[in-house]
Amino acid sequence: MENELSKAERTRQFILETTAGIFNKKGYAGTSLSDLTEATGLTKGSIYGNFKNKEEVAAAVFDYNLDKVRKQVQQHIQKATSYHDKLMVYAQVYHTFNKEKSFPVGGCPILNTAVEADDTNLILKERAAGAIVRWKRSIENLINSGIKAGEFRPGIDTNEISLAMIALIEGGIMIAKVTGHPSSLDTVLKTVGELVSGLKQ
Amino acid sequence: MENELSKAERTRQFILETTAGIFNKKGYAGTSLSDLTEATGLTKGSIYGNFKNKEEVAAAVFDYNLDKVRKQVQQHIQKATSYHDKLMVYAQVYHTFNKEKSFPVGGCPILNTAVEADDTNLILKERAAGAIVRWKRSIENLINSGIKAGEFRPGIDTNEISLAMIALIEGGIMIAKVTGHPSSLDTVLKTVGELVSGLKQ
DNA sequence: ATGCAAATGTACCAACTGGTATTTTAATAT
DNA sequence: ATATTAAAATACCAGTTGGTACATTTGCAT
Repeated sequence: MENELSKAERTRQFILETTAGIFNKKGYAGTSLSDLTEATGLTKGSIYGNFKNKEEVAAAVFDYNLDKVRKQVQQHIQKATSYHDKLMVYAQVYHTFNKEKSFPVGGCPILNTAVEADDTNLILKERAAGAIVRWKRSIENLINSGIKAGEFRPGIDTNEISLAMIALIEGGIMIAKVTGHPSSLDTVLKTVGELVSGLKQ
Repeated sequence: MENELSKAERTRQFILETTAGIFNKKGYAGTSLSDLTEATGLTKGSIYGNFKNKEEVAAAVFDYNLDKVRKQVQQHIQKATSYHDKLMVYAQVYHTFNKEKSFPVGGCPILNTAVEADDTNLILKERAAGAIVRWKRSIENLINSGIKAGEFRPGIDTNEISLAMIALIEGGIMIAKVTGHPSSLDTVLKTVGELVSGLKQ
């Protein structure tokens, strides 16, 4: 075996890529094994050879989708030079969330998974909760770094700002998707931008 | 027959009351007919005698849950005298959203239905979308009335403010539920309050 | 009290659900 | 080239799904 991916690893990846949009659109309960076999062209035997059960596929798909948006966001943040511009990324990247192919089909996986799983599936719920906690922490770190660098005024309620940013983005995505008005997300992101601007000295 | 509810009407109402929390927690796809028969103690024959199919029960349950929060909010808004205080209701009523029995079990039905149905069920999707559009309009009306009354400064972007308020509330509910931290919603609602305070002359 | 209609229960349906034991096929190290 | 192992397909399972036709019971106006 070379240092390439094993056959199993490639199949596992193929299953995730192929079913990522299905789970994110139809949800865990709404996605059946036959959805997975139809989409992949594989059989149940193959899928259950690579995953313990449907729940494990869903969990791995969540990680896959989350990584997709995380990488996208992180890439833009790294390019930005000031902390202001880094935080402003959150008011910009989601603009194109329905156009870009780099964003998961079906919208934000955190939102979708959190809302479906919060009362029904502990494993998926905790994955979504973890994603939010880490997201919040990374925003707070940016704000705190910006304060130390003298970019932002001191005395900022980082807890409040970070939660507001996340709530606005997720709520905005929900509104835009269900009403079919992408511009509503743009408008909400404007508020996010103003929140970030308000941090300046 | 007196002017009371007919037997069918009472059964219909009983089904809605009894299954409202189930649909709101488990979602449309996650709720089975046997969930409904078990919870109500009725049989499929009885349920299908009052509703065309599972989708119609879910749609009626959505209306039922939505009406529950709408009445609650509207009641507080009517009590408030100034437009500022009326808008401030949105920063207050949801505080108790997980404690009060007057709020639907399972969280905000708009959020739950919007996120599940946006890619899967047109009927439920449009119901959730309609709820958001009407909610937004009622916030805009309050702001415009406040401007005319001289309470708020002119030149307010009512579109932006109303969308931001809704996004904050829904996003805040999602965060609080999935992380298990009700205080996160309180914090987000603080931002809603600041948004409303910023409207003053 | 009784007859009729409305409401509910019973019994059934085919299709599908998630999951597994076993066989067949494909990859790969030698 | 071949033996061995890994991966995928097949065939099956019992339980459940949403839905319906029909029988039974209930409410109710007379």
